[in-house]
Amino acid sequence: MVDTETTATEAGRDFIRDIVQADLDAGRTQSVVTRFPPEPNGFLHLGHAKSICLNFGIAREFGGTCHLRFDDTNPIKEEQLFIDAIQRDVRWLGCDWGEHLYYASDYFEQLYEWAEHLVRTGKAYVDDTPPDAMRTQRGTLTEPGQNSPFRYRSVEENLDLFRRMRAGEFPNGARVLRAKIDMTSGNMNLRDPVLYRILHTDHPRTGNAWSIYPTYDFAHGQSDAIEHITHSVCTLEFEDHRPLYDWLLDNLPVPSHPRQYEFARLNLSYTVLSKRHLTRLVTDKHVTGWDDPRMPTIAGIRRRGVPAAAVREFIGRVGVARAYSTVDVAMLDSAIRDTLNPVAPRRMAVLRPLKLIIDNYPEGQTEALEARNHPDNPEAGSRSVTFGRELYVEQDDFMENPPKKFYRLSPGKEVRLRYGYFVTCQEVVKDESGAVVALRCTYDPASKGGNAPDGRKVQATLHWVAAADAVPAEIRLYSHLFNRPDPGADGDVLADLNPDSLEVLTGCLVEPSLSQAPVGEAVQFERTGYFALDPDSQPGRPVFNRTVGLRDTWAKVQANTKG
RNA sequence: UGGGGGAUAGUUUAGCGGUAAAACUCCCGGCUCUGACCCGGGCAUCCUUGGUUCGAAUCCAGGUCCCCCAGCCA
Repeated sequence: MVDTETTATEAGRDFIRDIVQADLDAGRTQSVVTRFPPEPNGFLHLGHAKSICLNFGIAREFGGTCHLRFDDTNPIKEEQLFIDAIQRDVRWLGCDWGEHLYYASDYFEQLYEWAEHLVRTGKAYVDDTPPDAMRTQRGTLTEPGQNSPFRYRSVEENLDLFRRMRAGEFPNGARVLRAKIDMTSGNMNLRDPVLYRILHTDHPRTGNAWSIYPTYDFAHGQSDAIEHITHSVCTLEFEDHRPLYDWLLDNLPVPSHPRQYEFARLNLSYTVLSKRHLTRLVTDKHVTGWDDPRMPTIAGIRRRGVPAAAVREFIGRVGVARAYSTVDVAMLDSAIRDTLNPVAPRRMAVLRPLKLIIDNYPEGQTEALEARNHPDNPEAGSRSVTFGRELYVEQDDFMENPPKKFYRLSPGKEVRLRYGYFVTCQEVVKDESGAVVALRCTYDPASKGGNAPDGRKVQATLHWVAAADAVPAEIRLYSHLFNRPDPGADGDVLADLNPDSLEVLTGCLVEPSLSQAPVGEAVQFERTGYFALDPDSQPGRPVFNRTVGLRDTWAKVQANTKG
């Protein structure tokens, strides 16, 4: 595991933290309590990471606590599998809820009692109106709704009906419990919202104990109140629910009245951050699972090799505001590189091998060369790499007819083999079809270690592996899951899937030290990118995922000259 | 003439009446045993119109555009 510690980075300032600070200063809040409240109906993604970092971050920065609470009020979509995965992911992000693990279902009995309280005070009623008719009665965005004929039932009848709903006497959908607020309100959420529905479904935690379940609106605020949450932070789409959140707390004998604040959810270019769409990708097998490295899920990016610290760094850079926005995925890549660069060990791996033969190097001879594990950190130490007569370099590092700005190998050109010697390309070996199969070179024995005694320079330094001990590997290259920055903007998200988001390279050769790499921990393949061992690896047959590529100025130069 | 929100560089965010800041991207250049990292430099009529003011991204008034809400989902 990479760095699960919560770094003591400087707390970013935003409007929510300003509110918390002001509440603390004014004495309105004694001790801050926040919560992260996922519904266990899928895996966590980068959007949740923003909420997690915000809620746990605020608690940590202001000396408060943050609860993990599962909003498990809809058993139709929820599973234990997701409850487990969510805890694993939150922990991996470096967040600790301590003893404060809760479930909305812990409060089902209390919520039920409060529902009866509303009935007794004439503020809730049982409605037999079928869903279709209820929708009609609710009116439209511009027209007020009509009162349900069942709105005028007596308290006694409502109580009796509601108890029988709980007892399981009625089928799904037969009746609901509704709050009696205002069918003419401009806010649709106040047009007598449903508080309880009949659901004869087993719940992952309460089994078949209940045949009615509270809605989000009836569960969330009260759960916050029970836990004495001080600042209930959620995303902008719940803004319209705040009046209902407050109405319920004002009309119930709750132990506290938390305040809800909303921020803009995270959107990322070239991907989707909506559980609905991500679930679709998984169930329709457009990806291998929730942890497919192309997925924007926590499990996916972790498998890709992204350290938790990089996610936190990214979330910190993105900030928290109320303006709708879509963050450029390049910002994520940059945060990953910046996190990995100072710590990732350097290794050499050739993704698309091209044989290089050094004619003047003694046949059968090999020698050990010292290679630094990190260019800027001597404490990272060094390792030994084998040099020999036959090596492999990257196909991209050779061009028979190079353009002017091409610094790498070409006929007659001298370059440096990293940690090794200067070599000069003398001859290009081709097969019958004319394809380049090998390079015959000569080396300068005096340049051992990488520098020529006469001080002459080379334009390029190439990474390489020795034929004698290179280990074959599979390397998986990932690019954007979607081929446009705003998937689904034309209606169909799946139509925007990038068919080339996964490229599997099978003939790769990596230096032997890489066969002992720990799973999931990114190393830098010099000049190529950051890579992490995938759990699919077999003994002697490593599989690497590209976490993120290095910035590639040469690729840009090429692209620009072509264009 | 339903309700609720939002508009600052290509992208995110800061700025809270004193003359636009940071990160990312992009472009130019330097350095380099990774064309990486690093180091210079460049890139904004602050949605718009008018008003208040010595002074407005910030205050006021009108307009424009964008987002959310009509689940017995969350």
